[in-house]
Amino acid sequence: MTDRPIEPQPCTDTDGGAHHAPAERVELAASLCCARGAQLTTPRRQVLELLWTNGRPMGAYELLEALKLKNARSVSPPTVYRALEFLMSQRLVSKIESRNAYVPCAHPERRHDCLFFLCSNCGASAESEDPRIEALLAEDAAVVGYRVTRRVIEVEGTCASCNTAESA
Amino acid sequence: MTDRPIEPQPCTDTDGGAHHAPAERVELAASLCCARGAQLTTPRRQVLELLWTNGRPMGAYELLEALKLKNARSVSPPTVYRALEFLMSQRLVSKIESRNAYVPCAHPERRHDCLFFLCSNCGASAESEDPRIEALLAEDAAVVGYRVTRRVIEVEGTCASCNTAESA
DNA sequence: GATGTGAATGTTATAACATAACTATCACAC
DNA sequence: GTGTGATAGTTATGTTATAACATTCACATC
Repeated sequence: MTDRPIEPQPCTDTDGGAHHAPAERVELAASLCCARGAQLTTPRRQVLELLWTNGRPMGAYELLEALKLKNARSVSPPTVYRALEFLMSQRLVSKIESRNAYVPCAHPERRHDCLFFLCSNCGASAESEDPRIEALLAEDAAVVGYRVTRRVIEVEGTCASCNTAESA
Repeated sequence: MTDRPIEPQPCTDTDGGAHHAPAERVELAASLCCARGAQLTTPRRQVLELLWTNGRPMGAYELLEALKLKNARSVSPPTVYRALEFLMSQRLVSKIESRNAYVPCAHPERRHDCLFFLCSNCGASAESEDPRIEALLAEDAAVVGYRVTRRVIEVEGTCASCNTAESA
């Protein structure tokens, strides 16, 4: 293995994922759920679709409002939180802890903990991963005797396009 | 969460933070603030002291209750949040995003982003750092064109002593 | 077709976390 | 002693998340 990083791949805010329309993403998710014996029911599907369509992290209550519009009836917080819980359990969605917001996950088929780049200016989030960092974290965890179940890595800053816009 | 007694988990850093009592920590913080032209006022000092004494991440409202007891009068949320904001700005305290909780920082004198190991069983938090990871994150950020302002790295799992206790 | 069963959802209420907006205090410079 | 700025007090409210219980629905079984 070389020292070259894999290209961090923005998945939710640039055309890194443009090949897949939200509808395709949802279809893929449905297949995955089916294969796993889980059901992508209506509220779950709607939440996932909203996340893919929106293109950036959404708060639970933002999703709630969107669901109300979509369904022309009252929707209450537990509906959204249950859907999010399910989607996270299926790795279809990740939570951005530093924002209390949720993003669709670009690689639901693989088990991995993402690394998120978050733009404080435009709010965009870009999903990435870096096996080298995961290896080092595993090493550090071993040193302190931790058995790891989950990793949260969130990098806050300003994204390339905001940086460019600002210097222009 | 168990009701087993828990040893406060000190900083895992090499300098053996365990030798410093809360009072010493607070004194050090006061000196630092003084040198920086900032004031470690009573509420700020009390919050910091509570965090060092408690030994584990504390929520804002937990701090609030503790402050009320300590002062025998009403204390309201903004007091706590202002103190935390100040302490974070002075790098005396860090927020654990995945828990909405706060911990005192073992190395307030150095500018660095910590890496936290969190135990899902006993609630302990251990602060660490790894320049290699920071370097890789910087590299990855450069690849996607990010200008980084803050990093959040939180590793959730079970700590050494809980692992031992469980297998015993 | 009636009925038990379990998963999912609906509904109500509330817990937990955080901040806006305004007032009061206090140290210090003038 | 008065203005100024930083800090803290106070009240109210905004935001995020969950507990607890009722209902619905698909499906298996009788």
